[in-house]
Amino acid sequence: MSNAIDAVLIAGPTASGKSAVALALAERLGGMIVNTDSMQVYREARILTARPSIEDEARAPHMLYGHVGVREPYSVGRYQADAAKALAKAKRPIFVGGTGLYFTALTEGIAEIPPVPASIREAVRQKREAMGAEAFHAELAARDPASANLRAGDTQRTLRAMEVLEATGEPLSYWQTKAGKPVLEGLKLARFVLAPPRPVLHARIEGRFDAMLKSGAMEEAAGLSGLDPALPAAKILGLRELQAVRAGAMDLATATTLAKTATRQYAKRQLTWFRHRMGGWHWLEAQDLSNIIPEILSHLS
RNA sequence: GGCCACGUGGCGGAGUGGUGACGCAGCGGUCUGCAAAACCGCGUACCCCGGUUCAAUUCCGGGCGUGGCCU
Repeated sequence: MSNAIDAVLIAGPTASGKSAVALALAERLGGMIVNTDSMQVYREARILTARPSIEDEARAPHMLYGHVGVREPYSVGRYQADAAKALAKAKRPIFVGGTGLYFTALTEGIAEIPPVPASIREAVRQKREAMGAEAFHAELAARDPASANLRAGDTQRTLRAMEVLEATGEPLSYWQTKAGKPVLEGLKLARFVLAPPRPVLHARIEGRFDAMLKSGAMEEAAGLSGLDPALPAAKILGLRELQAVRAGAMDLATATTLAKTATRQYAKRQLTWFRHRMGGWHWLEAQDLSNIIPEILSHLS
């Protein structure tokens, strides 16, 4: 790697081929690959999350892949801490993944907010259920005016705002003004977004899910049965559909269609984030993966 | 060949003589601790040709198409 660049970041929608690019780059530069994906951290879900294979992991050092159990509630906060630790060990880090928020933690930092006790989280959740979304939102807005612009129906954010308020006595907006330190602060970065044309991406998504099925995705899903639906890992695309097939509630063809559709919709959301948050990154068409490496290298010198 | 029914946006599916149900897909967008999540927004579609009417997707006739029944 050029002595001018401290770290390479490669973002891209799911199935854009970024893992392969990162691997080729790591081999070429002798770098370490650091995961920046919220789902590839889960140990028991390698196939469904399209995590690098054991063979691929042997070709270059990989960090933060499969280091968390599916029953653990992982989050950006933990990622930020894990990434900082990984950075300390990685000589030539190449951060790769598709989770926009995690990249934000790396490049912009997220506020350091005191942890919310599980008991409060649960109490707040029950409170919202008991009083209804509208009343809950009204109370939240009264106690934390900055939360008024949240939609009452936005379960996640209204819950989070109330939790923080109850746990810390200060509104979320207060904490958010105290900007956190970016994990990669002060480093020279080379940042890339892999963005294949939509039709190409859709075709890859389809092909990849079919390949997952052939590699044992169904068995993997079976092994994850009984996972609490509230856990982040329960949101792994395709998991619910395959488990429904296994339970006899859905046929495989339907499940496959639904899983592919959900994946396309996810890719679309990722691209929206990238377009608006990573406009200044180097955008690579990534239609033909073979010429991406030279393109990336040209930006590292 | 005869009889009957139907023909609405990419798909499914309501409905009406004059302000385009709705669902899905698709597209656009929001975004600081569940983010592969959560949430928001976006559609001049009524098979063709005549006729009736101030007005036809809606009524009438014909054509074409699809499905079913009959011989």
